[in-house]
Amino acid sequence: MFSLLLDHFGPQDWWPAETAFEVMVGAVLTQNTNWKNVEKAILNLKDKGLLSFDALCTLAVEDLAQEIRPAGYYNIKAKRLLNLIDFISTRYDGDLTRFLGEETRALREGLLSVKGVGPETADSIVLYAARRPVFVIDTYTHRILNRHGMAEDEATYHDLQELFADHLPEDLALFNEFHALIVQAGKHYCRKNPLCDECPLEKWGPDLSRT
DNA sequence: CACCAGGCAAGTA
DNA sequence: TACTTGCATGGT
Repeated sequence: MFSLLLDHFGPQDWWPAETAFEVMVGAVLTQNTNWKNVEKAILNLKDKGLLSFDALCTLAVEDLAQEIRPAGYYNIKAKRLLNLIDFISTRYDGDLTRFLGEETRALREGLLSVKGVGPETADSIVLYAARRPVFVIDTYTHRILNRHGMAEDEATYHDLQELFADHLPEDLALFNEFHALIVQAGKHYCRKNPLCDECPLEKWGPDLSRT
């Protein structure tokens, strides 16, 4: 599946951000939201010089909310971003580098302890900001695997993550590119209509549901 | 007009 | 434990 997707779409060059901090912010802002809208929010922060740990530290939640409006759910996302900032401030004295340098397990658990950071957001930060080989699962991943008979409707986040961990080498570059390709491919899979001809792996690949 | 987007938490029974 | 609902803008 990886080869088929890579051959068709080419390298995705993820995560689209200049710094690890920007990855963290983007990971929260993109929750259930189109990336295009997140870009507008990120640009607002950049234009006003607010896209840094220290700047967000001293910013009121209402002010942050206004800047990130285009990303949707702006009130709750402003809180979530500040929850993350508070966590790093209190547990790591505001040292983002030290936080991201934590052992992978501790880093992930720490992120998950922050209110507003669930498994996908945590793993996105672990993979794309801290550059550790964990596989990020999202709704597209579930839908595509399910569509090809490789996962049940009821499969949990952990189930799906385990599936990739059990069948792929633990390789940072592979996990990085594969998840990005799944997101790209997933955009062609409609919610209804199983096996429509818009599904990339249906069209270009062998019938993976029989393998 | 309806539907969707790179989720998560809180409420209800 | 198992569903359901709120959060909200912008694109198709």
